[in-house]
Amino acid sequence: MVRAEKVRAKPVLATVAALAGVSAPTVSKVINGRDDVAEATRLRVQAALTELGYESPMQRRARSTGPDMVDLVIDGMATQYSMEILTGILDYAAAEGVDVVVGSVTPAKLQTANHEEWAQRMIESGRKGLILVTSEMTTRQLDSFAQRNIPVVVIDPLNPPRQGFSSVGATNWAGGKEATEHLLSLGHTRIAFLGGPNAAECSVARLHGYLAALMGHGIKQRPEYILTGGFTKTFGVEGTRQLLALDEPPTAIFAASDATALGVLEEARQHGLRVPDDLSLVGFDGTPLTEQTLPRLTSVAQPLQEMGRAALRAVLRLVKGEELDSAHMELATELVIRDSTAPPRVA
Amino acid sequence: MVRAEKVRAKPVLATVAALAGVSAPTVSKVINGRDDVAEATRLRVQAALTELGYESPMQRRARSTGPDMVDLVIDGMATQYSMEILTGILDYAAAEGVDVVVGSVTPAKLQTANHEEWAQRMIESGRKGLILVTSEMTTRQLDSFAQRNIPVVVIDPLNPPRQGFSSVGATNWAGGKEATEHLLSLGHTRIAFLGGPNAAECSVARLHGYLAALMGHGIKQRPEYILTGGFTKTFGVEGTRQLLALDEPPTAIFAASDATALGVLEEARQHGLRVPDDLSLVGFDGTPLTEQTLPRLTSVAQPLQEMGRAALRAVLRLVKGEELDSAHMELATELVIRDSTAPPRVA
DNA sequence: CTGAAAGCGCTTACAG
DNA sequence: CTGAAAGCGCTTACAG
Repeated sequence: MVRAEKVRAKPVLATVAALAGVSAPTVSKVINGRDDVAEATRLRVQAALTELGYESPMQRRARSTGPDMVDLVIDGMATQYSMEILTGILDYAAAEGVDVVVGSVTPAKLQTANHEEWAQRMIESGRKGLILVTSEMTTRQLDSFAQRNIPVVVIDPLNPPRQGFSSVGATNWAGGKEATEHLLSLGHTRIAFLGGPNAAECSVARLHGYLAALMGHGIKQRPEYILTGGFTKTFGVEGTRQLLALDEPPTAIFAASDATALGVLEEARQHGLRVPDDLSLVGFDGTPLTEQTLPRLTSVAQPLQEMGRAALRAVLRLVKGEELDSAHMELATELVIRDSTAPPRVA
Repeated sequence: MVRAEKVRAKPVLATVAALAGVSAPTVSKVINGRDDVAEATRLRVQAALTELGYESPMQRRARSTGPDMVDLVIDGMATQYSMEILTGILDYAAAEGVDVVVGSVTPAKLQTANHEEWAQRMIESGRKGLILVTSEMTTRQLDSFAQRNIPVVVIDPLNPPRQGFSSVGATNWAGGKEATEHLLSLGHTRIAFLGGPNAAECSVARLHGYLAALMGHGIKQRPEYILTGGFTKTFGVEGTRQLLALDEPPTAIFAASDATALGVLEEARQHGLRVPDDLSLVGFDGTPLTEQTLPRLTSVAQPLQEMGRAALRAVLRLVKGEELDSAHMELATELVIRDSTAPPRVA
């Protein structure tokens, strides 16, 4: 005799009520936030709601009909870097018929935001996944999303890959190595590095690529040639000023972002140095900026649009309950040689 | 004796059924797209649904709870112009707790999209307003939104202001006039104009500002100095090539966008002309690009972020059922003098 | 194809 | 504070 294993039916109010040992009206009151419910009862009901994963008809409908929606929190909207990623995400979203909600939480508020509320609000609005760009959440914050089955994918995460979230990045180490090797192959030996924020994993990886290239060529690293500050133009200006004040200034600079390289270019000009004749310069990112400067900027291009697409694809797969081939994906960078690098002047 | 005027109650299935002369189950079938309903009946029911403005409980709930959401369709995401506007919209959206859905329809698809379906989908997802950036819809397309009470605000509309939609722009005529007067005051008389697409109202206004300035100084316009093509760098290159081939080339160029001005700069350099010594140049938009070129670009700044904010503010007011002070708003431009303009060489 | 009847799941009004 | 009872609005199953 076959015992029919009862399929776990979708929970309705009555199911929850039974589990919590109360009546349906009481559950209804808890759900609707009425205050005529004893605290102890409320807690028991809430436990039952969570355990059964109760969804109101509205929520179920929101989840099953209408277009898929994902949230996107993008850091520093105004940069070309962000724009490229955004373009990639929106292109793919349009093709897939997915809607992207941008800016419900600003990056500045990301740290202080109430992630429980945010996740809850996403559920209620039928939003199914979250993409973060160069932002980070604590494990505890991620839990708010994990508990509600909202997948999170981070593009260019600030922290090293960790359990519980997926990420998309570029081959930062290889890119940093390639940039530096290009300068070495031109004959430079005094090569400085202007890095991003210390906390940024991607910048650390670029630095180590730089160090690996130096080491591979038997060139000793000089601490005074390695400065970190941020991916900004301002830091490019300041860093360059500092480097040019050295007794033995570098003949080449590898800037960990194109924006920083722009600052280098400007400050070099202030000092009467011509790029690439007096100073070679390699940027990182490969934003349209590289074509707008004079000279045009040699830069390690990140496949930013592809990274955006890959992140959205990953979120959508996770939403459908599929597994990712790999939780952490690195897309290949490519050194694009333009006009800002040349052999060093013979000293 | 007071006759109670019956307040028009919110329509439920039964109300619609009564009006259509059918039963509630039949209305239910129509709403849910069942095919066991006679065509004539279906039409009668649909008419009743529209007339009463019936909303399902789900729709009502979606409309009344959760954050306000608006759709945003932005043309040419990758340009700095679009970015500035987007930043303004997102800043204000974050402050107001409004969510912005970007990219459910790409601009290319805007013309061919099924606006009925789109509007319906917006209603179903609880989206309440629509902002278009430099795009346009036909009156018939706008009707799809108007019928459903979805307000539409256009930023920098391609067509002149029209009944039925609201718009936010900049003082293009005044800006064009100011740019040209700046060049005139430096002593230029041979001033060319490189305009955007012919269809673009904002470019036409800039052209007429240019013409007004010339006329005000008693200078005759020369047809060969007036070229229109697009707001692109490519057109800046081509237009400049054409202008420099003239027997009497201009000593100054007013480009109707910064991107176009960038092309002018590049092509002038190809011809060995120095800016501003040999050729003065004024751009339009005031994007960050103006600070990145060498020389830095004198440009008529549009308050792009403010325009974004104003557009969202307008949509939200319309959503609340408030009146706008004016359906069409122009925010002030400002000529920012940088390094790309100087008196003409003495010929 | 249509609708009376039954049913579903949530909410409201109110007695205790 | 709780829940039996009534009610609401939509949907389903089925008789004609």
